[in-house]
Amino acid sequence: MAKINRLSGFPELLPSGRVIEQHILDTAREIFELHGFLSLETRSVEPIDHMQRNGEIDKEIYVLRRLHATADEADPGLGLHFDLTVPFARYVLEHAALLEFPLRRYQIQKVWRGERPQEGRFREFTQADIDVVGKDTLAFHHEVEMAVVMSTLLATLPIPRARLQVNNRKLAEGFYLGVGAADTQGVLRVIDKLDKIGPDRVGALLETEAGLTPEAAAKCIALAAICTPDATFVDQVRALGVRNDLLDQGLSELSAVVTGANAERPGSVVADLRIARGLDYYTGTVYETQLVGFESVGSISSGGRYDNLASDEGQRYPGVGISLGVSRLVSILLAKDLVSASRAVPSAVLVAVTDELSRPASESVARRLRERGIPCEVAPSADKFGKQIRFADRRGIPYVWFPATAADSTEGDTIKDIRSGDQVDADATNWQPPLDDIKPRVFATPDSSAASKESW
RNA sequence: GUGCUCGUAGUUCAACGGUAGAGCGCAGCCUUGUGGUGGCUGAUGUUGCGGGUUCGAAUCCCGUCGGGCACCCCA
Repeated sequence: MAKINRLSGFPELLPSGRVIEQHILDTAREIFELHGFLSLETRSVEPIDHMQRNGEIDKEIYVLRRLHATADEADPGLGLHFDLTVPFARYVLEHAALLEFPLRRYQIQKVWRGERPQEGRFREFTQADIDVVGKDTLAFHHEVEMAVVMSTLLATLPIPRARLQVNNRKLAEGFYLGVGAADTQGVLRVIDKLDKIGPDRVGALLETEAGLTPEAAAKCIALAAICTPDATFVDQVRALGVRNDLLDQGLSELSAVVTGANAERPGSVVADLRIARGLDYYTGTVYETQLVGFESVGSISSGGRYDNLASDEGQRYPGVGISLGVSRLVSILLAKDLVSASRAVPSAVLVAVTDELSRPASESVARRLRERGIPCEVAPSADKFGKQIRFADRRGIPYVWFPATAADSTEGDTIKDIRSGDQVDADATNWQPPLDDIKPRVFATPDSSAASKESW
C-alpha cells in the first residue's frame, strides 16, 4: 500500500483527542445558549471579492473551482471562508428583512486559510464565534457582554487560566493622531512587533516606516506598555499628555468594558494597551486572549467591535463579536498534555459474549441498557473473557457485563468494574453506573505522575 | 510566497561510506474461558521517491515530494 503522508495544516485527531475537542465544542454550545445566543451556520464558500478587506487581494483565501471547468466558463470567483464574521455579516445583509435585531448568534464551523502552518496554526481549523448585531445602532453594553461570555466559557473549561486582554481602536488611533501620526494603521502594525523585536527596534521602525518623531515614537511605545487590571490605565495615558477627541472616547469605552466585565466576573479582563491586532474592520473594543504559560502560541480567542462590516445602501448593522480558536486551543491542550479524558469511546459498558450462539442474549442486555440511556457495545467476538476484558481496558470502557451462561442458569448476570476489579450481580433492567461514568469525562491532567498510576 | 532544517519498523529514535538495530507498542504462550506487573517467543522496513558518485550509499552530491520551524499574517 502506498504510504500516506499526513497533510500539514489539516489536523486530524485521534479518538482520545477528539473526545477533548468535542467536550470543548459541547461546552461552548452550552454556555452560548445559556446566554441566549441562537445557532447559525453559513455556507463554506463566499464570493472572493466580498472577503477582501479594503479591496486588497488576500492571499490567505483558498479558491474554489470545478476541476472540469472549461476555459471559456466564467470563473465564479468563490473561495472558502477564512473566518465566520465576514460570512455572518453577509448573511445578515441577505436576510435582514426576516431577522430580529439585535441578533445574537453563535456559529461553530471550520474555516480555511492558505498560510504556512506551524504550532497552533492550521490551514483548516474550527472557530466558535459569538456576535451581536444591531440594526442602525448597537448598544455599547454588548462590548462588555462579549468579554463576560467568553471569560465564562474559558473558566468553565478544564484548561489553564486564560488572560482576556482588551484594548480599544479609538484609543490607539486617537493617541497616534494626537502625536502626529499620519498612518495609524502603520503605527499599529509596528507596535504589534513589540514582543518580538523589542522597544528599541520598534522605536526605530516607528521613525523610519511610520514617519514619527523620536518623541512621538517614544510616547507610542510608552502607551503600549500600559496594562492594568482596572480603569487606572486612564490616568497613565493622561500622564503622557496627548490630547485627542477620539482618544478620549476610546479611554471612556475601554474603562467601561474593563470595569463592567470585572464587576460581572472579577479578574476576568485586563486593559492591555499593547493589544493592537485584530482585523482592520474593527472600530472600537478589541479582544485578545492568551493561555497563561503558553503565550507564544498566540491568541486563542479574539474579536472586537465592527461598525461598518455589514452595511447596505443607507442601512448599517453594527456588531461586536468574539471568536474562540477551538483547533488552536485543542492543539495546545493535546501537545502539552494539559487535559485528559477518562476514555476515548462513548461506551460505558462492554457486554461480553460467552459464545456466538448466545450473542442474542448479549445484544438483549445491550438493548436494555441503551433503553435507559447507558451507552454500550457488545464484544466483537466471543474470545476468552481475558481478551474481552482487555478489549474494554484498551479503550477505557469502565465496565464489562457478563451475561448469565445458559449452562449454569443458577448464576445471574454480573458486571465488573475493571478499574477496581469488583464484580457484582446485576440486572440489565435496573443497573445504573455512577453519573460520572455514563459519558467520557474530560478533566485537567493531574500534574503528578503518581496520580495516574492509581487508575489502571 | 521567502529562508533554515529534517525524512530509517506502527511509534520514538540508533547505525564511521562496509551484513539495517534498540526501546515502546503489537501478536502468541506461561495463565485455569476474568485484563494491571513479570518472564519467554515472534512478526513488521522498496531507509520518502528518482537519479548520480563509489568495488560498496540509510550515510556523499543533485533533483523531487513530504514534515517541522522562522518570516508574513493570524484563531
